[in-house]
Amino acid sequence: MEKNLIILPSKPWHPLLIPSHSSTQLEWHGSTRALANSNSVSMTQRSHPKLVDTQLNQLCANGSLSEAVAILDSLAQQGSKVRPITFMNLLQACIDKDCILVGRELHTRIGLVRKVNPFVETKLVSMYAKCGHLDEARKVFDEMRERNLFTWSAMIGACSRDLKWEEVVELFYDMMQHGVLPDDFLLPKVLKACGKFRDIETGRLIHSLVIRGGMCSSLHVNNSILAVYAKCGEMSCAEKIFRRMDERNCVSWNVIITGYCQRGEIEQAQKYFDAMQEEGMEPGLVTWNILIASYSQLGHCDIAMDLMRKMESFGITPDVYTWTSMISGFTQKGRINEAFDLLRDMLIVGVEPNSITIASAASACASVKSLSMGSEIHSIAVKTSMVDDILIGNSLIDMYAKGGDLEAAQSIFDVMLERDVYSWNSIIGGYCQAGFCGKAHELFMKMQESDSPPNVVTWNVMITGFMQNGDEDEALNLFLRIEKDGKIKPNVASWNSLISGFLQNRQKDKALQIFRQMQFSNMAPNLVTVLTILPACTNLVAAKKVKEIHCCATRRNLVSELSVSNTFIDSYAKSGNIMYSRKVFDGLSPKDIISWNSLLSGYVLHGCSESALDLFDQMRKDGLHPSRVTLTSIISAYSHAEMVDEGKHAFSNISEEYQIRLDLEHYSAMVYLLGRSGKLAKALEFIQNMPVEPNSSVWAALLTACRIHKNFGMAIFAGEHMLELDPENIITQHLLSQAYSVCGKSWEAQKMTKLEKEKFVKMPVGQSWIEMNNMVHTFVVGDDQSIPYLDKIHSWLKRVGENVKAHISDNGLRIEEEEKENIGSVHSEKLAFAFGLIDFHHTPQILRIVKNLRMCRDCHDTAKYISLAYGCEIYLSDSNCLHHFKDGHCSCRDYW
DNA sequence: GGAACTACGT
Repeated sequence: MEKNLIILPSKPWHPLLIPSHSSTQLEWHGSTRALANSNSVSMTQRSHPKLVDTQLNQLCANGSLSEAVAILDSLAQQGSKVRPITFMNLLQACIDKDCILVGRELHTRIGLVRKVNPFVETKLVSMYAKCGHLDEARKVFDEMRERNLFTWSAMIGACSRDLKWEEVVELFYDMMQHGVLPDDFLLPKVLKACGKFRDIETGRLIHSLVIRGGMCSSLHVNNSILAVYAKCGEMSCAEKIFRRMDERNCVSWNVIITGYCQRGEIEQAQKYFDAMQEEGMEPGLVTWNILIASYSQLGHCDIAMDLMRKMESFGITPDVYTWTSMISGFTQKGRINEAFDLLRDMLIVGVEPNSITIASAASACASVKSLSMGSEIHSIAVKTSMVDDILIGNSLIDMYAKGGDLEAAQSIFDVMLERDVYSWNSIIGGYCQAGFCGKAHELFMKMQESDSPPNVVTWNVMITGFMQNGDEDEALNLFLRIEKDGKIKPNVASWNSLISGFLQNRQKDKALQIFRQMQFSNMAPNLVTVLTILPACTNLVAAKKVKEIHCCATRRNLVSELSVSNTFIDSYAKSGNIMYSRKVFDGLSPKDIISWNSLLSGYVLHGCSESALDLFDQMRKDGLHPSRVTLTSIISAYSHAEMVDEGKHAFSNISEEYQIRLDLEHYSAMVYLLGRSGKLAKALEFIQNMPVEPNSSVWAALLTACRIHKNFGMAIFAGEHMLELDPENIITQHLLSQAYSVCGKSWEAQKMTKLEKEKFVKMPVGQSWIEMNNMVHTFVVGDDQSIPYLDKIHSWLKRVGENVKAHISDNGLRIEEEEKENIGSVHSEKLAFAFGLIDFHHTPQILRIVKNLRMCRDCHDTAKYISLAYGCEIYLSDSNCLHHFKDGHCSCRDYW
């Protein structure tokens, strides 16, 4: 049947079409399957080979590739030879039409040729690579007998396109060993791989070969060499080469600028950007994009935005890179609305977003949990037919999961054409976050059977999920299973997720235990570890732990990070080592406003008002602008120093001089200032004239003042306001009930007490913790059984108590947080004092105690007495204040 | 055969 349709030349007329010798060079006995499908194909008798080629080319252009193959087959059947150029054209057509099936058919036929033209084989390699079958390309390449520079270039180019950087470099060495020298087209590809793979050694080698003249050098090659040094962070080498280049173009400058941007040295980058213009080299689109992306990434969105406008005034239109960089910069800064506006503007001016743009925008919506903006992005992705992109799919899953719409997240996950580890982790993370650990675990099990098995992030997500669900055992269990099941190692984030999980579940000791185990198993803590664990140690009984962690952080060079050092300033202060805070502060260069504020509030906490005010002076001399926090501390410092006028002045300066909006912290600091100096009426008047509604800490400041200055009537007034704002607060109820009693309002007092009983809430029992010999001992009021040396303690306290009485001048009526002591119920801090001082043959220099309630006057007097009589400093932080007792005085100056 | 510099996610 076929024979009738295809008119075969009866006698080959051209020597190239006939097997010139009896050994038919290009004859094959290949399949005629393609022929069977080629009913429409006709071929003119006695066609000239060029005409055959023209006909084949036409078929290729129309996409009728199988028909073209059929013609080849018919030629072969009559024993005709196919010219290499014909094969090459057909292969190129397969590349153009992305037609791997026909490509394979051609491969079969080429394989039948006895001595294949190396150019045809090279084209075959390209065909497989460009149709996305790198492995088949490599197979052809490996089996080739003769490989020239073109062949190597095709293979290396294929690996480069497929981002197989390691293979690129390996092939390059292989090529050199085969005695083939690269040209100036191949070298940039190899150098690019060196840059991506941070292979500075190969980069240097090529550099030296180029200098010695063994290889071609061109502007492209020189730029590529420059780029390797820049990417590997060797900026001094890069600069040297740059200066010596006899010819530079815009890319040369771009490379240098990129190098500095990657190191975060934006000032240097900017310098080069300016310098290139001075030398008459106009920055190109890419140059602008590099600089804009860098500013944007470093959080300087506004500078980036200015640059974008400036670039337009230079006549360069922002492209998708520019817009995407800006959008992602604003997103990372949390300026989501601006990111969204940018996306809209971009669409308006007609720049097509790509998958990265859409993914950035989706992650912006995820970060603010905005489903409405998110679904807008979703519809853009649908309209631009990008929903099937895996990156977009993943970011949409994340967006819906974070926004709480797990159904939408799940349905995207379900219809995805392909899934990677991000897809799984996003959906699992979504279920964990929402508290559906069971569902997450189910997916986690399925994932292990999938093409993308869990990675360490998956495990960490699961651990965090169980921790948030309060299932610490399961979280710990998962952690222990990582290595066994996953064939992967727990990383620092795995450890961090355990630590932060225990802390979230208020298990400080377990968190610290994990931290210790972490160091024991040689896992280096990172910045996150330190910043997570430190708040667990910011109390007086953990003072040693702060030092321990500081040592550890110093060894790991984490303290070079300003946020870490600033946290140590704060932690040292809160754990009672203000001198260490100062040391850390003095060692910092540069410091930021948080460094100053941390030390300032440390001084205030310790009642070191003079030091605080000195520091404030220094700060102003250094030209620093105080922040909201600074001024709160400063007013507190003035009130501690009883410098009321200065405090008032600072307060009025907040909005006038410093242009800072007053907030409730400032107002309560002012009430504290006025109240402390006994100006109760002024304090009340101040509250009543506040332009904003006072909150409970404003009233608490007044209540404290009333307690100390014994204005019980006003105490009732303040207490009632506090109770209005927080009706369940048991401590307020307790204080108020006492104030009623003192004022003779026994009916109200009884009502208060009745309320307490009805709600079945009790005042917390007084508790104190003291650290002795690396152990923390707990003392609870009324729990005498657990107290060591009870008799000794009681007799010691009795003796001390008598001495204290002799020193007390004022024992009138008071309102106190804790119930009055009676026989058999001694306040917990006194037990701690006694324990600290009788258990040793020598008196310890410092006692460090933490207490859950506010100290009473009597215990405060006792501590003052002990500090004088025993020459022992006592640091005690109660629920409200850090007291430092020394030589018979307290840092709070008896106002707390 | 065909090159150098730019944006993204758990």
